[in-house]
Amino acid sequence: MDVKFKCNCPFTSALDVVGDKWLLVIVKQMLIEGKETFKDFTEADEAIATNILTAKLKFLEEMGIVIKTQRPDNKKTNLYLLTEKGLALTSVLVELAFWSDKHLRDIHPTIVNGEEMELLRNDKTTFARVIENRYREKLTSLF
Amino acid sequence: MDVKFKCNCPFTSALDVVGDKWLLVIVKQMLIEGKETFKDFTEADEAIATNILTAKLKFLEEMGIVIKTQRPDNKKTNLYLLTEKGLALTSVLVELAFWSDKHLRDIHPTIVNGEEMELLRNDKTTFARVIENRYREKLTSLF
DNA sequence: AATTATTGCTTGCATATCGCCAGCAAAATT
DNA sequence: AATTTTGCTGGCGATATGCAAGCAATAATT
Repeated sequence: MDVKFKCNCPFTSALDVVGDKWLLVIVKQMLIEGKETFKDFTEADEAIATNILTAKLKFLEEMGIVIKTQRPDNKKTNLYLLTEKGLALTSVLVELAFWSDKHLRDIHPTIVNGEEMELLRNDKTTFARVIENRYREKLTSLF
Repeated sequence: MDVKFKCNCPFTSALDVVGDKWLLVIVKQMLIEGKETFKDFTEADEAIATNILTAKLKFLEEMGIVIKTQRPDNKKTNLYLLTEKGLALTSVLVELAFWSDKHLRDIHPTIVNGEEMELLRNDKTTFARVIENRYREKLTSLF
């Protein structure tokens, strides 16, 4: 379960790690929807099979994108949280959403389109910072 | 060979299209390395099996990310070129490279690190614009 | 004009990954 | 003590990937 880098290209090296059907979806669920337990992920809109979820979470942990912890009071429920390395993927996700907004609506008209999307359209950088800060606050309030 | 959107999320909808092992690699080869013919792709550092390449190019064409043309003077060699929709993925790729530069060097020290990376580190937006313009110029000079 | 090389594929088959489903142990709740 | 919840594991079929061979059409070479 480790990475094989195809070459020394910085573009594709990222894809060697994160260019997978599920990894960025999981990161997005953590970052945007606040999902943090195994259960949370299985209940998401984009439902992942549990065996794959296990494998992907383990991989994300190995890569240092996610850390696995527990709540201070609960010995069973594991918490999966983004590290700085994981949080740094925010900009990638924001660019993906920006692209969807602009280029996918013709073939997928029901993509959500609310206030948040308005902010994203107007200022990607601020949008990314807001999301990152919200996650960081959540982290500090957890412990 | 068409897309199934898992939900209405703008983040994951992009991944439904482009969150695949190869698609962004191909786009990057076109954008950064100027690859444009079937042969070009088969000779890349990140070599794709020809059957998969065929399938992926067809998909990118169906998605309107790439157009398939021919050189005015050559009836055999096909040209695969990025559309505006494809060019708009530049920012995503740039963010991926930025992330690699910052977070992947510890596990993959041989990632290229030259002048271009310096520019990328200093100003992502300019870097993206430079790449996009270079590609646009190439397009106009082609026809 | 005939021969050879190149390009852009397709096909067959092996292997790897994905995805559904059932089940299960440990902890937590009732 | 019994039940539920959480976090997983394993089996098995379906889909995707990867390697190799082959092949027709065009282009280049002789």
